[in-house]
Amino acid sequence: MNDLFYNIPEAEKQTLLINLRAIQSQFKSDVVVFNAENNNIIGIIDSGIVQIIRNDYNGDRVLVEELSKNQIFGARISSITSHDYEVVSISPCKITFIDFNEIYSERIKKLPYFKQLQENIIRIMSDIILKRNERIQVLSQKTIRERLLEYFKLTARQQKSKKITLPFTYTELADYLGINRCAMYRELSNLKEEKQISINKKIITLYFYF
Amino acid sequence: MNDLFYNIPEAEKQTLLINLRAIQSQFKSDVVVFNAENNNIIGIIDSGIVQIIRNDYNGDRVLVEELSKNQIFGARISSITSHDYEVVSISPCKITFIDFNEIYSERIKKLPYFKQLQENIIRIMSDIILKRNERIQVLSQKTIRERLLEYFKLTARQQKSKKITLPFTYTELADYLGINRCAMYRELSNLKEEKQISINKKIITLYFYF
DNA sequence: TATATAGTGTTGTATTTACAACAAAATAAA
DNA sequence: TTTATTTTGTTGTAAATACAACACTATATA
Repeated sequence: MNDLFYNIPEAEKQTLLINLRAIQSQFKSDVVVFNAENNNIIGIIDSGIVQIIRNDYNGDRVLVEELSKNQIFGARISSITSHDYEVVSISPCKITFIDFNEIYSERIKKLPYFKQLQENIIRIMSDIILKRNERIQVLSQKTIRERLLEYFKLTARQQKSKKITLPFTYTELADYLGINRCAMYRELSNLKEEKQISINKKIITLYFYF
Repeated sequence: MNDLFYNIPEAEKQTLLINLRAIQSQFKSDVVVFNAENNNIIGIIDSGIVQIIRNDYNGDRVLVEELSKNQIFGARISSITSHDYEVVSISPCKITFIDFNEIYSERIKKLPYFKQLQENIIRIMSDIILKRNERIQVLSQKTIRERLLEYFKLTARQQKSKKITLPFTYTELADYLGINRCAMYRELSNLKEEKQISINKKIITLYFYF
């Protein structure tokens, strides 16, 4: 459903790719597949797994996202904002690169399945915006407690239950919330003690009202 | 250019709106125009000014964004993630509401200017994603100094100069960076003292390398 | 023009948080 | 199964930050 070529027959997909001037490249494991020099290039993963890595100014390499088949990267559509980012293969990969501006070209507009392609792009982008807004809402909270509660509320709404299942390890959760893992644990313990939440492995039950 | 109906003649715009089951409503000043109960509704401002307000759990009302003519709000496309948000008119307004799912309906796909509408939506969304990614990158930094430097770097890249002009007041900047204004000032003073930057009203000159 | 309102700039201090260091548990790899 | 690696959980402490309180300046409004 959130595939760029959803509802497009294989032959038409090829026609679209040619007219988008798409280039498919093959990579072995552990190589830099893409570095964000052109804001307009997007990459679609045809096979394999890549990681989006941010090289922090102090030399740390931070894992931003892990992407696999049919997922997309590039400033215009997913992560990667600046030159500090790179995309690294962690398995052999096939990746299709497209200059996003080609989507606005007159040539491509005449193709029969162009409307479907546009619809697919809108669906993908729409979901990304929703996710980015949620992340910003969480990161806008000042204290660790507020970030945790905000995240719990969002997740409860999504999972339609006050008993939420974390889609992360706790280490990853701290990363997602942009806070120190140990400090997060301390705050989780406080919340437990205050009986606002209870924790059973990756299942957290919320007792506060919202 | 980033208008939803860019490049669409007025008559065709009306046809599109009818087929999108759009509803235009009129509001006086200082009323709640929209509260985020349906994630799929978007609003387009035809005239007037609205503010997106977040009601914090502790009773604070935080200004998230101010929008005017042709700008769009709604979870699927812009701000507003949860029930804590509301859109308030700060002048008399006309607003067109559309259920975003109508964009995927078969009826609408047959209209001649539908492709152009889709292209416009993609442009708008693409810009929003870019902005959201930048914001997340800034908010992911742990210290005030890191957030400031990250923001300066991004802005310098956009303005293609190491002499950047803030598009904010300093109070708004602190808000955007999600930090306390006074703490931000202290850090700005430190950076000045270390001769990493110099400040002249809203013009900041960067002396560090990146 | 006078007056109100919003923004700027600084500082002391209590609170919050990152960081380091560690042990135990769970998971993955050999 | 054994061994290595990652994740979990806790805690002391130094460092960073929010908050409050204040004076002063610029901007908007009547």
